[in-house]
Amino acid sequence: MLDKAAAILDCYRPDGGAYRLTELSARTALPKTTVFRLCADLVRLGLLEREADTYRLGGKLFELGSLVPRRHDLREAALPFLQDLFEATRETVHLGIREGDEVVYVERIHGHDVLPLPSRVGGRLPLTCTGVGKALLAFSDADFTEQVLAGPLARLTPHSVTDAVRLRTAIEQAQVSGLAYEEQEAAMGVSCIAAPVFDGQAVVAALSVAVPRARFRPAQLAPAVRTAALGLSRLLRSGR
Amino acid sequence: MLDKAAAILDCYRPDGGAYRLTELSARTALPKTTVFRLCADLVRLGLLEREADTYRLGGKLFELGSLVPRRHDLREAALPFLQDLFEATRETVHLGIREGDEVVYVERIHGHDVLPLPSRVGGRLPLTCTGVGKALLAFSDADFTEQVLAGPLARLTPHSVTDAVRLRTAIEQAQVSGLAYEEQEAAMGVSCIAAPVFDGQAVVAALSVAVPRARFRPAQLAPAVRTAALGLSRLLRSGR
DNA sequence: AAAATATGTTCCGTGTCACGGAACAATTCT
DNA sequence: AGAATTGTTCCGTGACACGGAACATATTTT
Repeated sequence: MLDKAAAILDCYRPDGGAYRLTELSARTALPKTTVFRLCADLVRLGLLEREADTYRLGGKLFELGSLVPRRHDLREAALPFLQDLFEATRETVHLGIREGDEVVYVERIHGHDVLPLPSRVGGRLPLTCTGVGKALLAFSDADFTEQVLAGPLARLTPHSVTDAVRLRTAIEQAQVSGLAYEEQEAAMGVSCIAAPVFDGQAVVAALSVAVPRARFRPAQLAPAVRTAALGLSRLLRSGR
Repeated sequence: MLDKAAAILDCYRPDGGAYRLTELSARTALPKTTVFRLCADLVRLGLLEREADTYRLGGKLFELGSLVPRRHDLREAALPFLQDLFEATRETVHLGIREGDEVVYVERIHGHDVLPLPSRVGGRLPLTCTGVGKALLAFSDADFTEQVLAGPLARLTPHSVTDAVRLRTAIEQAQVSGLAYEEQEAAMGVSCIAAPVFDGQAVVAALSVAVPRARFRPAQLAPAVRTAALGLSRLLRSGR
């Protein structure tokens, strides 16, 4: 029964849609009656909200979601550095962590011009075709990195690197320079530079700046990204 | 059974703690066996995470939480204006909406110096002793406002206004000026100035700047707050 | 060292309550 | 008017959630 309830919640996608009863029934492959009863319960618990025959995700989920430990602590610690980075570059700034073989974006801040990126706070993307992902990958366990390189490589755009050899080279460069690059691999027309964040032991996150390809100046962005990542790493290592 | 699962999730508080099985059993007043089974299910669904006999909130909740419609849309639209406001003031900036008779904070950005505020993203506070809350209250239905004024007024600090007459005066001033003030009513030593955000129909949110009392200069903050709120209101009214 | 207390975990018989088909009500399409 | 689709109520059946009792393991007390 929990499974069924979770299946209902899992129907919802980033487009922020509100589904009708029949729609949920179809998507979950559950009988209409069952969905009806479960939705009523979920609404009662605040996990769903109802408005005239449509169900949306409920405010309680937002509240619970903002309590999730690793995410919340990290965001709180990182925010000032992300602000610095944004102020220095005035471009879209990301903070992400690794979860399985994907990136989960914990924060994303931007100004008035919004890039058409697939990244979203709370969203997941392949490690291999995002700046943040590559930075995480380059500084993870060697075993894990090899495992990812061995598997099939995802593709978000025609420029996504799906050749393991080329990707390995890129990762080695990142390991040497401490910076990971990504050019139109996640979204056409957007390039990205990223740096890993450490807590003293291992890499715990990475942050990046995404820039329209036309005005991508790595030489100017690199110091800012590096500075932010080092600053955050130092904070995580010492204080708290 | 959903109720019991929800009760488990509801145990978790902002302090980001991880609870043990026995602790959860005590907090929920459910038999240990039941909690054990439910937690196993919740872990399987990603709603909880387990690490050596302790359970934390799971990453899935973060992902679901960031999909909740009103919150997510509003945050996305507001972020650039919050950035502007932060850059102009370099103080802690809030964005909140009304939910029942409380504020829910949707976003909070700050620099390296963190104020000891009770506000948290995803957290709830009384409408009556926060800047954002007062701004929301001042521009809500008159009926609702009266209803809140009639009820008992919450108190977060010794300075929280618990006298309905004084609060009504403050609200009327906010209605005239379009700005709401709060001085040490949410946290000692912190003052706050807030402005409502409209979507063309009604008030949908409010944003505020919180400042250590020592350097609180309303005359300089007011234009920045007002500008940000108006800019966001204009965007919500027209575009999307 | 033994006993006591605490932890998480497995087992399993009982009974509840989730289940979903069928029928109903209220719209909306044709 | 009829057909189709919506959300909703009803209710008999049976699966499975329930939780007490017993167990395993670690930690503390005597």
